Amino acid sequence: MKKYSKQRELILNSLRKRKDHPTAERLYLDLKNEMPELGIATVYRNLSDLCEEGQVIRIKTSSGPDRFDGNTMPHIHFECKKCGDIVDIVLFENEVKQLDNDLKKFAKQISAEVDGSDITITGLCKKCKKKLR
Amino acid sequence: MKKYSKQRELILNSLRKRKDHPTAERLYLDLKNEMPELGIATVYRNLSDLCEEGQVIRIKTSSGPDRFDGNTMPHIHFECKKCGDIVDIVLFENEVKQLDNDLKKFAKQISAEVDGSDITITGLCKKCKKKLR
DNA sequence: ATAGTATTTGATAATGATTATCATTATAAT
DNA sequence: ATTATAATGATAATCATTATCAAATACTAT
Repeated sequence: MKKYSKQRELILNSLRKRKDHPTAERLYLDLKNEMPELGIATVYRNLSDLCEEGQVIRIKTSSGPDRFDGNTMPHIHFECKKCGDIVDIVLFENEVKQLDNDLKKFAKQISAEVDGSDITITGLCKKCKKKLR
Repeated sequence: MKKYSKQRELILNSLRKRKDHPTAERLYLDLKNEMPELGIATVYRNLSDLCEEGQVIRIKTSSGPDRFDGNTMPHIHFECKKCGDIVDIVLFENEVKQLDNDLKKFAKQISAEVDGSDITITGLCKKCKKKLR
């Protein structure tokens, strides 16, 4: 049976508040200020659990450790190839619907049952675009 | 200056021929039959190089090591949550175009310059769907 | 072909991220 | 309050990948 823990609550709340996508270690370092007795294993453990429950999203990056996202609204990600930054792109309901429809249609090809998707756009973010000129 | 090596050629050709998406280790073990002197570092090294050149695609999986894909035609992936299998979903030209358009439109929100995308559909594959009943 | 050089290889050590272990502590049920 | 169960934190262990480096190989200019 699942038990409450203030560590898990802290991790989830903090992730919901922030709009970046920290690594487990980044989150650990930041939270250690609020709760000095926090251990890094606890952070990894709870992040994994929260991901399984669907309360947190694990983002695989092209290089470097996983990032975590407390935003569970339907959205997609942009990853900058230059600076590695990951940004949310929020979709309108009709966009989500259209995208879901398309993906389901594609999945018919292989007779699979779709239950989710993971879309990442790559390129240059606003900042890095400017720096290049 | 880039030099030819029979190891790299073997790796690339083998990846082009197979339609699965092997891990570096799987590929290494398989190729070791054809070329017993092959070293695993050579496989990792060449796979990374080929990915940078755009001749091979690195697929991040939700758990487990990276998979590699020699198919550079525009396509998306399906990952089965049950068995972990990854399958290609090939798109028609018009589907690719529509998808690209949509993604570019989304990216405008954050003023980013798009140069690629990575789409994975998750769910149950044909086989696992059957097993469940 | 030959010598010279630059790159690649294979073996293995090192690293980085994540998970496993386990004694202690906190939460929940009786 | 007692007991049972799950979570924690410290740290060891694991897994995938990258770095190192001497030896082998590919290319270039003679």
